[in-house]
Amino acid sequence: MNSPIDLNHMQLAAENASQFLRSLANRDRLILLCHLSQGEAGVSALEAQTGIRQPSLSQQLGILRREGLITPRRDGKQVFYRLADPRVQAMLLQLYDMFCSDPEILLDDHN
Amino acid sequence: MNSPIDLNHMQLAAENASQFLRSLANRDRLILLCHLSQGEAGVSALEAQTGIRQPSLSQQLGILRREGLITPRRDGKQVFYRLADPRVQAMLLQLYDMFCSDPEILLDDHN
DNA sequence: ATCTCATTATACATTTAAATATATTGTATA
DNA sequence: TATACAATATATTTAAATGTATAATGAGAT
Repeated sequence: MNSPIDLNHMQLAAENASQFLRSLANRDRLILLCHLSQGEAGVSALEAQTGIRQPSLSQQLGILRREGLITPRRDGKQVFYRLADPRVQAMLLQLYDMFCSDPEILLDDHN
Repeated sequence: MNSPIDLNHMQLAAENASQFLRSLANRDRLILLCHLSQGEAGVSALEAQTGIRQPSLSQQLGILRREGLITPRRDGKQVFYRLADPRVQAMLLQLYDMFCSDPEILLDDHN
């Protein structure tokens, strides 16, 4: 191990992983993904449930869509989204354990 | 559910989680954390192993330290770091499964 | 104590990317 | 065409990354 090949391999994996993490590393996108983890949802429903305003909502959905994390389905005027990458589910479960299950940890502000 | 309290609760959790993810969402920081997941390591060893140059390395270590993800130990001129947040281990394991185990997924570039 | 070197951290300037708000455009239905 | 719904464009602000220079800290020598 620690050959140049391994280093390159690791750097490539780290690059992919960090890009994936960046897609999730935003409050609004995380909230949207949480809602979608409950099943398919329409844009206007997401707008109502999250309070995120339409243009902003659509931008975040666009980011998630371009990253391949969600996928749209059109039905007339409406567009419905659902999760498209199983890694998202796994990550959301992990994050739920870490940040949502124990209320004390919500106050954990180390600044 | 879906009361204002739940929304606030979710927003707070999402804010905390997204901050945590942002700390990880960087190639170099991820590589450093991977090395540290194998055990304590000195700064100069990390520099040699990763190829990250000193000022940059120290800045990334500083970010991880201020976020509470790693903690330093001084021994003479040298400084050794180790993981300080169990959530990092859990996340690294997950990311390893997702991005390092199956070589095919490394080529998964959806652009 | 001061000088010097090795090691690590911080400051600063610059570039690049992400977030946010407002306005506009596209697409489908009536 | 008019209206509802969603996406994109644009401008602005804010944050992150990157590179270069400088400073702090500790150990050994003089």
